[in-house]
Amino acid sequence: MARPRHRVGIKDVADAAGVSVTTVSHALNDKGRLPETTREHVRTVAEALGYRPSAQARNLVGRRTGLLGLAVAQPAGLPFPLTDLAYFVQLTNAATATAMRRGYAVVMAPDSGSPGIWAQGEVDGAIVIDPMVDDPLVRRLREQGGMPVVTTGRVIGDTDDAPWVDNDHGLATRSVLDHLAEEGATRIALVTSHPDTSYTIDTEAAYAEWCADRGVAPLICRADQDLSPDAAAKAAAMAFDAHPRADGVYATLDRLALATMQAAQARDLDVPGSVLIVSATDSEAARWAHPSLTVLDLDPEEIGRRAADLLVDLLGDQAPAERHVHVPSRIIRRGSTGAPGGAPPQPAGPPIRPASG
Amino acid sequence: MARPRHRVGIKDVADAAGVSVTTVSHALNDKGRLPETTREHVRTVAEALGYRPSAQARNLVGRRTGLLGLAVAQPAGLPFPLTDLAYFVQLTNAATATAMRRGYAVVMAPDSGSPGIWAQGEVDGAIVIDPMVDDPLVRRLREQGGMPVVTTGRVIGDTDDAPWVDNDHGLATRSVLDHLAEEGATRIALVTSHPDTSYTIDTEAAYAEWCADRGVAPLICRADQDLSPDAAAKAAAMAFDAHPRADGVYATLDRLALATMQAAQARDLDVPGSVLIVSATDSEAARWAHPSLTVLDLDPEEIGRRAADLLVDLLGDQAPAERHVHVPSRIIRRGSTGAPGGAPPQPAGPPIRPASG
DNA sequence: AACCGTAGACAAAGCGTTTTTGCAAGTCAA
DNA sequence: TTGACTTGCAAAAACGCTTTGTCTACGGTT
Repeated sequence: MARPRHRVGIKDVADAAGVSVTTVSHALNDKGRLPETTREHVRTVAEALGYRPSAQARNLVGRRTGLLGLAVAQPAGLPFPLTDLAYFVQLTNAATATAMRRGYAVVMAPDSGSPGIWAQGEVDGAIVIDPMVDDPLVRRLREQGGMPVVTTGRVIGDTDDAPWVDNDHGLATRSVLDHLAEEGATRIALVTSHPDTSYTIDTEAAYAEWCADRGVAPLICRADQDLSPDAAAKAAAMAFDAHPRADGVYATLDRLALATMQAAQARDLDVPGSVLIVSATDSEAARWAHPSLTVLDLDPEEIGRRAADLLVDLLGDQAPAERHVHVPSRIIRRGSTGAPGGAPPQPAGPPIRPASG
Repeated sequence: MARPRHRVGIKDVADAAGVSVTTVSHALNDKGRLPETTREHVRTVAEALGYRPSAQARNLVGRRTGLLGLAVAQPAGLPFPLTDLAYFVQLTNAATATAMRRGYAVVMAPDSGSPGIWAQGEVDGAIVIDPMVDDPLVRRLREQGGMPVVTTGRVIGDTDDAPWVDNDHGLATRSVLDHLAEEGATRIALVTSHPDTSYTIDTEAAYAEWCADRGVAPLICRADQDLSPDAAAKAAAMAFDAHPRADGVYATLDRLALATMQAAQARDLDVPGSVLIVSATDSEAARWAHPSLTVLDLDPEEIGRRAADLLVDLLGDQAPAERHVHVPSRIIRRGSTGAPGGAPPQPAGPPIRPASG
């Protein structure tokens, strides 16, 4: 067992197994024509030696890099767009773990404008989180970089076959609105940001439809682009200053929900007594709010896993089963819609499972 | 300019420049014996062709992977330890950009326990964020992985020459306490978590010393390990239920500061009227709190940059100038210590610059 | 008996770099 | 002049794998 200092390579395995390197390579990769006995023997020896193929060499010959880029679409000029970074980290970690299991490493790649790691051939593919309408980064990667790009959230304006992983925000929205109605809200407002991502667009559409179905007037309050506290406060104010004051609010971002809560409390409206509030995104701030915010759990880990799987499938030989993946979300009931306790240990609602995939 | 489909390689450059690949390699890497004219010529041609060396091939011969691992030390079993993920993302993005500029890619690598990407030779080095006392991950990486590891925050119990990047939390603590005192606080409590990272330890020590210097009794309130809202609330309560009630609180985590604020308000103590509060970490929740929290800006971007630089230096031939880097922090004054406005556009205090490094 | 097809294995040719070695031609001191 | 260095460059050998082509048996067909 006194292996020399250098990493055990394919040659060491070949020697130990009494075969050629070719045979080792074939055995380990299920290629070539070998009897099962030989394959098994090689596998055993390789295992015993703790052999790990060099990704460098493997990729060099395969003309790949083994790297997947991961970027957050940055609405130009805005501060950080993600509502809560737990979402981001969970998604990222899950994607990383999944990719690793399938032989790829994930590199974080801020879109610096300059080529950097996004240049031709630096990464094999990319995952872009929360792309905007006609997202320029996605377009650039696909056209100039010539690489497959999986988005989490759809790119509005893209062709139908563009691969994506997404929650079913239409379904989720209806489910949230039903929840609010069940808890007694009769005039439900939507507080949202500028509709420049698929999920805000889906949500607005589903909200409008839900209202139409019930013959009630929709009340959509949009915050300005910058999503500053001021802008959020202004949007929230609309809901309470409207002619028939809202007694339920669905906010598409935790910041907006928090602003709504502040606006309500500034008007001496009790939450959840007089106004129910739900946020479409969870966050630390949402949990610490007073009362804590009922939110949608978007299951970022599953999104990350599926996105990585989809991308790796796309890079492989055989096409993936489905280019579009819907990840179920669920409601987490907290104080802002009357759940007991300040910040209870997250009693989750039933999963909101889309009909298709 | 009608380059064929395949990436332009070193050979293409050599042909175009009328020299050998050796010369191209030497010219581009400042090696070998070449007159400046030749170097310049080769550089020009390479530039014109848009030549980018294959990291694969380069690393293959150099026995490197060109990858740096980045992990967050996870106190076993706890949920996500980072207070606000903006901190994490800023640090990560800065480290990634810096590493990229110096020829490395950064891969996020959750510590899954299994070897995974942390195995021998998968990454060239690692950055570990917020290591604990005697951090096992750091130890494992150094001993088994045999790779250089730079930590952000020190590993208590490590040898003196272990490389790290850190804020000077002693200095920062004194500065915060001075600020609280200036604003009128006379009995300042420290609300902190279990001292298992260098920054909590440094902060406690500096706090104790500051109190001793002034002949006042220290009041340290430690939350239980799990940092649940309950545990945080209990720790915060100590400050206000103590015999001489605190009129100033320095909390080492935004969660603790928020809990402290809730505890104060539950006791009808006005913030900042009767109690001043400062948090050692900034976060979205801190900005949205009511009043907004005065915090320490730890400059995570600079930390990320310096950590990446230090690690790459360590991997290079020449030793880095300094193995220990102190990054200046500064106080961001907000409502909880009497700054005007609910959530003003972050008027920053003067930088707290350590004497050394 | 000559022929063919095929299963099982291997040698060798890359993949795109860096690095080592070698070899002319030029420069300088003796 | 002549050897001893130096200078400017190139040929070739790695790096650790995958892939292609080839070679040997061997059983079954004509």
